[in-house]
Amino acid sequence: MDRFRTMESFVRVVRAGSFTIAAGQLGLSRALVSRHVSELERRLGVRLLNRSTRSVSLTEEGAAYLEFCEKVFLDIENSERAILRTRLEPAGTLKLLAPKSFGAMHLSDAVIAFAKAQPRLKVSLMLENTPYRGSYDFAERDLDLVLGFSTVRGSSVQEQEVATVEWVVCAAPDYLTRAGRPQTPAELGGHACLVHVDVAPNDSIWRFEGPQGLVTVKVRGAFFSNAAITLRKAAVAGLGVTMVPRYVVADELASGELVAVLPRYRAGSRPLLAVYPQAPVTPPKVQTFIDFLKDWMAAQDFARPPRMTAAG
Amino acid sequence: MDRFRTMESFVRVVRAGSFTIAAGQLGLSRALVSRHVSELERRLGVRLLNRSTRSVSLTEEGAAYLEFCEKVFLDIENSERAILRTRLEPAGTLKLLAPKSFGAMHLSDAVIAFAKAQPRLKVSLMLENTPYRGSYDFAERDLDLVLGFSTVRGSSVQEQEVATVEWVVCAAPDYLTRAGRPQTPAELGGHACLVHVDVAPNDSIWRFEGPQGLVTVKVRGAFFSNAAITLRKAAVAGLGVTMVPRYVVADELASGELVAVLPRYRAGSRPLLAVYPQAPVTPPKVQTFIDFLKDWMAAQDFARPPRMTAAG
DNA sequence: GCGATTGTTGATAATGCCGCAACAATGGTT
DNA sequence: AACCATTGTTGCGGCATTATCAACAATCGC
Repeated sequence: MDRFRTMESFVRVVRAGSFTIAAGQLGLSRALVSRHVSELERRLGVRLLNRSTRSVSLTEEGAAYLEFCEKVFLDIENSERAILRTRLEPAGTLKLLAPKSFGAMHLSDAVIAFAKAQPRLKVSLMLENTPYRGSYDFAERDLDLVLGFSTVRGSSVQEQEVATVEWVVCAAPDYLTRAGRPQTPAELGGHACLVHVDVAPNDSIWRFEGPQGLVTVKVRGAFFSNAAITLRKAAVAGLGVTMVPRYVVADELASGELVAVLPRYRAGSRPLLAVYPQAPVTPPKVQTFIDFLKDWMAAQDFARPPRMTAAG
Repeated sequence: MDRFRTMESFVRVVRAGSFTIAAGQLGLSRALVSRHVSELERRLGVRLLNRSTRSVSLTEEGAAYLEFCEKVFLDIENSERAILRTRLEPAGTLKLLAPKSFGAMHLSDAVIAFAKAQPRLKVSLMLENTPYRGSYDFAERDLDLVLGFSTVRGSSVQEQEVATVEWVVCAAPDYLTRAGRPQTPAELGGHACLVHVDVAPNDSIWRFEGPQGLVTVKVRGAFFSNAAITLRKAAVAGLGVTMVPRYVVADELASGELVAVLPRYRAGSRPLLAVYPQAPVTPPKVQTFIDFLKDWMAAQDFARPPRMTAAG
């Protein structure tokens, strides 16, 4: 028998001073209220109420138990209210995981701004090179949200596109002076290209969206890496033309160490994904951060708003 | 759904780190444990656990709720243990009600001795002339035990005979000198008798247990009262022969103000009753006092052990 | 990759709860 | 003193929720 309900009935009987009135207030039959109190007394092995046909009063043990019941109800009230509040507004700690390079270069600024905007929310930003392995990260590493560019196998997680991160084709002025400045994607075929690959070296297709629509070119790789920073160094050293996320070379483009080419063509882009555990309701701290990050990314020059996503 | 059980399941899952193990420990099916946690999450509107097929971990809200659950369980543990203890040993306050004359004269000594023997038990002894009206006394006046000589109508109370209180026939020496000293009950017919009545004056039958067995005599009342103390005063004043509880005239018999007559006959006696609310188990503080009082009464010269009673 | 294990979800069977109504008790009233 | 109204309790039937089994989706180790 549900002990919370029996306790509720007991408290109500004491307050009302009558089984009948208590039953009316609880919307139950007298019979059930009587059974509830009896059950409680049976469990405790002690008579809680002295009953007569005219009045009901507490025994000494009943008074002690009443106090206990009210304490429990108060605790429940407080605790559940506290938890319910987290359902409506961000609370607690937001634990993030992101790729090291992207996180270090720009995401950290966004996170810091977010932490400033939400002073009551604690934020943890972990940066790793291989941020996301599987959905068990959330359970084992106690994470709320993983940011990254790779989509996931499993489906017990939800993902939202936060922004479309622009890529840019660029090279060192020195190199361009030597090898010439390509004017169309097709001309890249004759250049030394520094290729970003996910896993292993292979020939790569570079995609462009230009005035005449989508253009693809098969580039000849001169240097391969899965680390954009390495490609940047190689480009700065004059090894060739590279296509990397714009955020990776933002500083170099500003300082002139690198120069963007093919400005009329939009280079390939990849969606920045926010991945979080599947749940009936997304915790507000997570959704709030995603919304914040979307806005923040929209203000950056290396990103565009995400394409239409499934999740609103 | 029983919230205690869902909380129990939740706590067990967290401790075990697995639904399967928790279900095994609880003796339930995995399915049910899963439903319990789901129900809890539905009620709170928050995800409490991050689950993957390999591990289960708490969310931030889950950690808070776990703490709450453990607090509640600890409270229950303590509170129920405290109450269970009162089921085994006397505790709290024993609230007594007794007839004024009997209580003032002798019962108070017994109660004081009891309070001394049970230093952890508080005792309240209320003395009234009409001690017991009905079972509702227990509810309305918050009593544990009523002592008295009158049996009760209702049956929602239990009663035990504590002792058989001896009555004694006595008179003032002065009176006996004047009117003669009766040698047999029959001779009382010619005496002025001071008759104890319950309600209204009426002729009275006095019963004796003598060498030849039960003897009854219809006495001629010269003075009636329902208060034994009044009869005592009348007897001391020499108005006649009275039959009252021996405890009422114990001092006068000792001092010689009154003299017992018919010493070879045992005068009528009345059982001293202990009345207390009907309950599956008699509270130990009540039973302990009754037992104590039985022993104490057995040592008094005005009482005999009770006749065999229904209640052991 | 396959396979074993884990958590979740449908459908069925059963336990237990709930309300109605009769009952016992009791206190007020005439 | 006897009736009556009201209260708390209890037996029984209907029914809802619960618990289990089985199948499923998912995921990590080998």
